[in-house]
Amino acid sequence: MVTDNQVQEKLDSFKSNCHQAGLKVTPQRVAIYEELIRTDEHPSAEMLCRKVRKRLPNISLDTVNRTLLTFSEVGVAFIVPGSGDVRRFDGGMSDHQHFRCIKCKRIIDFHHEPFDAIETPDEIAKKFTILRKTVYFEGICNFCVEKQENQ
Amino acid sequence: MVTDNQVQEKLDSFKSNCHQAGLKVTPQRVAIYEELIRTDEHPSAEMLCRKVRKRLPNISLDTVNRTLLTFSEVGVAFIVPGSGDVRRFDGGMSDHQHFRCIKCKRIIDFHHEPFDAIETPDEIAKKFTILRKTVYFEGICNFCVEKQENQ
DNA sequence: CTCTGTGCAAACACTTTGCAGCTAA
DNA sequence: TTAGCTGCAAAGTGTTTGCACAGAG
Repeated sequence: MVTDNQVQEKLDSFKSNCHQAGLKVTPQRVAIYEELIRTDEHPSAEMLCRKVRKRLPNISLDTVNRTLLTFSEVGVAFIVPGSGDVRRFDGGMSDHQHFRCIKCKRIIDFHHEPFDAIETPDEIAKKFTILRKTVYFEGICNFCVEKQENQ
Repeated sequence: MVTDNQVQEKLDSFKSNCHQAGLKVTPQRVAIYEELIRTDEHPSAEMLCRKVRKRLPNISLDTVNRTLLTFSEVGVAFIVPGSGDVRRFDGGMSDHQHFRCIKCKRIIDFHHEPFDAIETPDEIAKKFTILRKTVYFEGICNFCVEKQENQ
């Protein structure tokens, strides 16, 4: 779970990130960011929009969409590597990895400590500024395996 | 590069995979599969459709789309983990990892041997049948960093 | 012969764009 | 004050669905 302290801390660094990137700190952006880091599902723009509307009832889906895209461009939030469905975002609050079932398409989070600290190969570090490293597994989940066997 | 021998081999196992999964081996499916494993870009359905049409001029984009989705459901092909743009596929011919630039959105392949053999944590192996393991990096590419500095 | 696969066209859903008014700095 | 942001509506784009015919098993 995310504590209020953590949120406050993140929010502060978010604001300075915005300044650095030349982005204005608007109530919408703050609200979107806060909702994003308070949840640990990986919400789509629409899911997040619903949450944010509790605070800012008039915010439009487009704003949420655009804002999230902007966030991901300056490295404030991330797009969850997915498989071409709706885009899902995450605020990078917790290290974890994703498993995707190719049958039911569910994304299941898991956490395997060693994967948190994958080192960046030198050849890569030389060429790119790495902001995020993820491990992504794919396969068939327990539930779908059973379904298969029952056929 | 992929040799004809490799293709032939893959094609054979493809056919038996199809039988196992109860899929018919149609000329379209064979053509789509072959084009998929012969390329090392990660084609979208449309890109692949263009290639396949050189052989089967009347194939429809829908068929390519549906076929690729079917392939990915039986583990014959894979959807490249991406960020919510067009879906891209790959035939799993070569081990490699992806780097995505959050600015220009280019996907850049790289290959770092140790990442090919990431071990599956026990807790995961117990619950899921893993078909594929990928490492995914995100950040800013050399080109975009320069652009930023010039501003 | 049967049942799955294919092609076509229409329906969808999510995204993106353009613009006028608004607001943080 | 003014550059950047927001909200709305319309346009795009890729994806999905339904159906009749064709073809693999």
